[in-house]
Amino acid sequence: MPTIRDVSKLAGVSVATVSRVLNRSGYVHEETERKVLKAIKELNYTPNFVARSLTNKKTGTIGLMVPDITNPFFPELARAVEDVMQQYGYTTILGNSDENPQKEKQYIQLLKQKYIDGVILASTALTAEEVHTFKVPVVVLDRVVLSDNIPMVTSKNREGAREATRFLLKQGCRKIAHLRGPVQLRIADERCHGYLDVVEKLEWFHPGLIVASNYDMRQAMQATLELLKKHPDIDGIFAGNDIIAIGAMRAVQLLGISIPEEMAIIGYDGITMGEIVYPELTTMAQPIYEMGALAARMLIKMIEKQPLDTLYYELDVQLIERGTTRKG
Amino acid sequence: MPTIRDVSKLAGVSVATVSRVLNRSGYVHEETERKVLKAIKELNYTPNFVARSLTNKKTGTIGLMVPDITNPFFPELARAVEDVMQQYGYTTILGNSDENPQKEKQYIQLLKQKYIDGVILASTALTAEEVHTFKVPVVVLDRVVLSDNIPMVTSKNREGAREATRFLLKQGCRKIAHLRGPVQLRIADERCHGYLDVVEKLEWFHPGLIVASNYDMRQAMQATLELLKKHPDIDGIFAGNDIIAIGAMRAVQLLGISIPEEMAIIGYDGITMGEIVYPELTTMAQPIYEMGALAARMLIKMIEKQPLDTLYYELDVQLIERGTTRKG
DNA sequence: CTGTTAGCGCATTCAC
DNA sequence: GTGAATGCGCTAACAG
Repeated sequence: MPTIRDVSKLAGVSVATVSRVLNRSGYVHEETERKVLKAIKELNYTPNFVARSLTNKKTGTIGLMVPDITNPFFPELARAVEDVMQQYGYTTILGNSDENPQKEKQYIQLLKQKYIDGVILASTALTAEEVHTFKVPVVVLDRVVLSDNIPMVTSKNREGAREATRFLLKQGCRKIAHLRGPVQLRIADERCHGYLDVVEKLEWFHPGLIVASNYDMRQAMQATLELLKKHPDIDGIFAGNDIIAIGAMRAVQLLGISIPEEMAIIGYDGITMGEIVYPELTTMAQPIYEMGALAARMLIKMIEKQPLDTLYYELDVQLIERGTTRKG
Repeated sequence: MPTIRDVSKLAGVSVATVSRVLNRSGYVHEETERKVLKAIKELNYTPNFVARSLTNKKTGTIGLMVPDITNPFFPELARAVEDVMQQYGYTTILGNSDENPQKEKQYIQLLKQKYIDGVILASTALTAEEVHTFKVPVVVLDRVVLSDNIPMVTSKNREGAREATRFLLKQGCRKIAHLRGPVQLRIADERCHGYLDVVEKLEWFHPGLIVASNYDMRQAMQATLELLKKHPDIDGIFAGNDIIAIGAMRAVQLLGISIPEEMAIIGYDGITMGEIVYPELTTMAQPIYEMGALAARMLIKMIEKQPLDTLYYELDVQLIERGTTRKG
């Protein structure tokens, strides 16, 4: 691999000049520039980013932490982040945290040693203090602890949950359960609150209609089975996300209950899998790609010290009516 | 961030000594080591990988190129690669190529400038020469051009395809179509050959029973619709992968044909989505995670100049009988 | 406009 | 055993 020095020799100029044309910094005579460019092409020179990073303190690399890329919500998110990053000349390192704060912190420590320029956290619940100790630009995505001064993009979880629940009501459901996500997750809480906002004061409501499950199909299926055993008269389920909803569908079908005639189900997220199941899943769709892209753009702005319009984006969700609910 | 120099001062030794204890290279008095370690802890020092990389010419970072992380086959692969890499202290950069050789080459060029240690290509069809010009350790995964001297891991595509087709035959299918993957893809060719091996000489066979589709559900659905219009007597479909199989299922169900009674369908890959559809998809499963993990381990060996047992791994596939085929 | 020089943080000879 | 000095490849003053 040729170095800047090789180029400077071949072009008969100093390394500084070569550096100048490389970075378009400072003036350089047109003729000189041509010589340099020629030498560069001749040697097939390409600058060494590592050396550059050592002075710059910037690597053009960011980290993306997800709980598990295998969870269908995250590939689309990752895709969005990577697309934007690539577009701006950044490169993105992928990390799976398994919702393990310890693992996550270690990972970020490692990334810092590598002079990462910033991190997008789409993962577990680190506290605001912990995030601040990173001393690296961070954008927090979706499922993370709230804090006033950490940039974040999320969607209108509570509002969306209300809308989803109301929709079930409008469909004629007379007893709606909520299969919520893991207890310590903020977004799961918010969605649960949204559900409560709508049903809390209805006569049939009672706390036993709320059951927590991990974002795991099998587990959701189990939870649903137990729930329906206790409350056979449930005729509507608002699931904390699409995976849970699909698990619930499975359980319901297993029991020979017909969807949507005897049981309406609505999910949350809008992942592709919802279009794969039969009937297709009605869901409150988050703009997953946009959320990822937005987070990426925010991070880039922070890295490049541009001002942020807002620290906190809360995107709209959208009801997608499909087969698991009756026609309105 | 403290530097090695800060540590050396605090410990009252030279940077060389600190470097020695850091890398366990060369002798250093026990007492001295203690002092250094103490200083390191006191300052909370952690070595700067960028600086280290500049001398080492190693970054502890590898690239993983996939066509599209959004395609359900790749998250599991990516997960495997990342798991192993993390385990060995490497960090992995994710890139989506969109099957675009141009984009892929540019990406790899970029990664080289960043002193990437190696690359896992789970992507498009670069030629062996192109891969060689990278001058970086490369392991090629699954869907790539064959070459004698490029390490590769794949599965027994042809054999698996044969087995799948035979299975359909054994089920009593009397006219089996093959919805193959894109024409330029080697794995699609291999699977197609496997199919041909079994049916070519049967009286009912005829080339019109082979139709190509992208690995895209909608497109596969369209293709299936057209295919069945021309050949309504098809009663078995061997799909080039699970996505195609699911698309085919959709088409078949749309036509009111019952699965598996009137039409048996078998996919290939063993992605999770196959368990989500109804009926659940019978498929020839590849050991996706193992393939990724194996590729990762191979790459690490190459990077660390350890000898490779074999350049070419061809893993076994496994028939998973589920609902889209009749009970044997 | 262009060249010289001094780091960036660390590993590595080569002396002592 | 340990330290001083050199270089990895590049950028950024600072002089001309």
